[in-house]
Amino acid sequence: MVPSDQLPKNYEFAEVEERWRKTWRDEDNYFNKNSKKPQFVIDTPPPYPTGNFHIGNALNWCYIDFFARYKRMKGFNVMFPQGWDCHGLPTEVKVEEINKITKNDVSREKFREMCRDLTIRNIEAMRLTLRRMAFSTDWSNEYITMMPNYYGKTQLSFLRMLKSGYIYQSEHPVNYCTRCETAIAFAEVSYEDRETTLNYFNFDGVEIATTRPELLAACVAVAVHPGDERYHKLKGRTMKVPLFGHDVPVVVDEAVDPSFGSGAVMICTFGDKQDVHWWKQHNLALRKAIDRQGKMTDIAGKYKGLNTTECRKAILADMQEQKILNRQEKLAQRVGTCWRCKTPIEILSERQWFVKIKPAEIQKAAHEITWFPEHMLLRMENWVQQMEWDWCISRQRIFATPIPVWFCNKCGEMIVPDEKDLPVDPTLAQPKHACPKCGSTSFAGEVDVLDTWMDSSISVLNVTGWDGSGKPPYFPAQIRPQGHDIIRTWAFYTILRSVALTGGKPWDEILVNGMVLGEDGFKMSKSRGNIIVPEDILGKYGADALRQWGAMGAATGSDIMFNWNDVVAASRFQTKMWNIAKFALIQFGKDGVDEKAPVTALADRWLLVRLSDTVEAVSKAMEDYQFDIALKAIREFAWDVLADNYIELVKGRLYQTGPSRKSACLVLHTAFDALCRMLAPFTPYFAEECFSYLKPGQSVHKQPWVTFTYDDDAARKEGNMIVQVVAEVRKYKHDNNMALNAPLGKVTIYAPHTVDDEGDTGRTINAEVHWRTDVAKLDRAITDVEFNRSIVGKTFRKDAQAFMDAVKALSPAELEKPPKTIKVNGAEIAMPEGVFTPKFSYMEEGAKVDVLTIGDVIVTIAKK
RNA sequence: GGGCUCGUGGUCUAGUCGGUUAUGACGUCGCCCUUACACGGCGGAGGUCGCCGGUUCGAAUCCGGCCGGGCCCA
Repeated sequence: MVPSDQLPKNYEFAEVEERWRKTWRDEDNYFNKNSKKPQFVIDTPPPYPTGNFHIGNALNWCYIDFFARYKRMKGFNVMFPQGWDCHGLPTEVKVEEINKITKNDVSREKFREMCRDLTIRNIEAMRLTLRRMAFSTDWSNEYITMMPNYYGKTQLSFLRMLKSGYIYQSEHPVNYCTRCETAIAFAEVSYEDRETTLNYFNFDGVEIATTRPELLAACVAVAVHPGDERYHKLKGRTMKVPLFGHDVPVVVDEAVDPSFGSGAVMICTFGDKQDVHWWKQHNLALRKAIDRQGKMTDIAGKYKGLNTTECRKAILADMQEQKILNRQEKLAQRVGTCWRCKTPIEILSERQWFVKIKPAEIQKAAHEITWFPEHMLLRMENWVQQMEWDWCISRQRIFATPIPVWFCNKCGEMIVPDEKDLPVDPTLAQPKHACPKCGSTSFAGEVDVLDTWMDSSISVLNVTGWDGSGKPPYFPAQIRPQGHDIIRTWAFYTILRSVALTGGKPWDEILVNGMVLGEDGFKMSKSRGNIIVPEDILGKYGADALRQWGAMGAATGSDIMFNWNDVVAASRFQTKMWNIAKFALIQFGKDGVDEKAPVTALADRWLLVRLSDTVEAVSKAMEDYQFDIALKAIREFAWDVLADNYIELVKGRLYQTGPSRKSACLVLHTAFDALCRMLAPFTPYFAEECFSYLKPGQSVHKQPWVTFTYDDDAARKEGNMIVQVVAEVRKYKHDNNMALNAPLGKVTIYAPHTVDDEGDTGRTINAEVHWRTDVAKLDRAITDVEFNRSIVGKTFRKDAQAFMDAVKALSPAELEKPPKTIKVNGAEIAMPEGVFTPKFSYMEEGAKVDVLTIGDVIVTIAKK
């Protein structure tokens, strides 16, 4: 115990947080590989190292740290690793920007080095924020996906899946960004509303409407709806493509919308995803009119070399000239664009690498995982059900994990490296053996690299110790925390890869957090100017306040609007708690705490009951990841129950001496200790600071979670009663324009049975209080009846109203002593216990007394 | 266009497998500087729980429709 005069008057978060940050040691958070405790391994999201740890990340990490700290206190061997998902286009773009180069100006290796340097600098900046936020990261299990020991595992996983047939290469339509010159996955396509022109033109005698005339050279069929009378005569015919002159078949398909345009559609390879469907379904020819740079190819004839926009203009002009362009109308459409550079994507047929998607096994694993909140599983189910294409994993970029294969220059055979030689960059290294098929020693390394999701989708395998041999030692992880925006990407790919590589689900549980919206309710974005950065909040109110906002801002899983008010309220709660701490420590400082003191006073037993309830509620909420409910229960107990009710009740007793003072001190001590522990996961700095005064030299973060239980129904009931009596008397004083501490004279409390409050009530309301169990000698009249509607409804159902009317019709004597039965709608029905309480009003007689009624308790006040 | 989700006093929010007077915070109004705290205490005002219909003795809660916001996707 620390003398109370050493406690600063105010809680200075900045000083306290910095001091503890410097005191705490990383080793305390390390996962212990030799521990006998049950493991709790967290598959932490590896953020993209932009250099800024944003507030959405902060929310996600708050949740992680809440349960990581809680689980440690509950006796788990916790691994809270930190990863960094480095590869990707944004860094390539940034490096080009910073150095004013394009990636083709330097060698691939030099460019990668520049990307790595930038990434390392960004990671260092983000680590600082993580530390300020007091996240209990296990830095011994940090991983960086661009480092050889990690991307070697990515390559190993590639080879394993290649061997087991999950990975194949094939010519296939893929989404392609002609600016970035790379294939991209569906998850990387964003959509924008644009206005385009719908062009009606004469196609060999039939009017066709198209938004993409530049694809005319790639036209491979004309499609009509089977039920469309207008085009019956076309069935089985071939038609001549205008301007280009090649013949294409007419196909009939239900998917054609007869009401759109002219009802006849030209199918091109490929204008959109629907074209791909039709192309597959009707076994159509492939005509590539656009190349990887977005330029027209040979088959475009005189339009060769133009880009798509130029080509469109030229073709429309030629149509005009040949008088086959009938008319044009404006059309609003949503166009798929590259999520990074916003260039409209093309669907090109290219040789690419694919991962096979097996919906059934993914569904099965997804269902073996417990989802918080439950409904997030639906998003995964819907996504898996509608998967149509396999996952294209090859990218034509530089800063990424190389695809570890070569091709024999002589016979084309694919050569893979030995697993022990990983990692490898096939553009720099050569195979160690000659071609097994033709004996050649001349090879070409694959220049395509892997989709970044190939790195991050093995984060769980990495942290659970996967080395390619069987099931990893700590697999599956216990939990995956992540946002709902990446259920269809990161969660999906991780499940897929875990099943493919280990046969099992990656995690026992997944906890999905919502998005953080700006104060205006919209997603934070630069253009809206509603971005709040964590550093702002840390500087103004500190990490603990920000963490409380994360817990209380919204129910787990819901989107959460950032709100300065909540941060301010959090910081005020700390101030209040600090004052509670000061008060408690002053009391303990007077003559210590006797841990063996008997706890007998009513208020003391009442507080222990309320504490027990709180511990139970908070523990339950923590188990269910309901942080808002947990922290709310803690705040309510500390502020409302402990400070405003309990301390007010026992203050007078604490200022005296004697055994009942010891009892109050012990109870205060028990409550304060429990509060420190329950707050530890939420406000680690604050809880540590308080606990350091309570138990110098000990860390709250090494204490076990609170298990305190206390059962005393009488104390709960009677304690609630005296709290209510005090509240009613305060209201009475207020209504009579008296100060709350003004002396009140003689107060008599008529209770149904004896209550011994050891004088707490009298000292609290500053009155001479007499407890009595006899009936108050007052004239009284029943003026109203109060029903317990949950009993009325359940018992009488349809007859509820009739019953209540019948009761109201009873005589005053009957209301006071209810009859055993009552006639409702002609039937005699037993009167349920406690179904109503009469409301009395009192007449004064002789002595001047005011009367308060609180349930079955009557309080009379004789003012001085 | 589809899936999911949300709509509760001025603002944000709890409650949503039906049940007494709808939770809390901020703001607002009144009183009180009572030896932990005025970043406090006590009390008050303020809500047709998005709209319409249905089920029920009883609906913020269940069902249907509509309107509006958000996220993800086509």
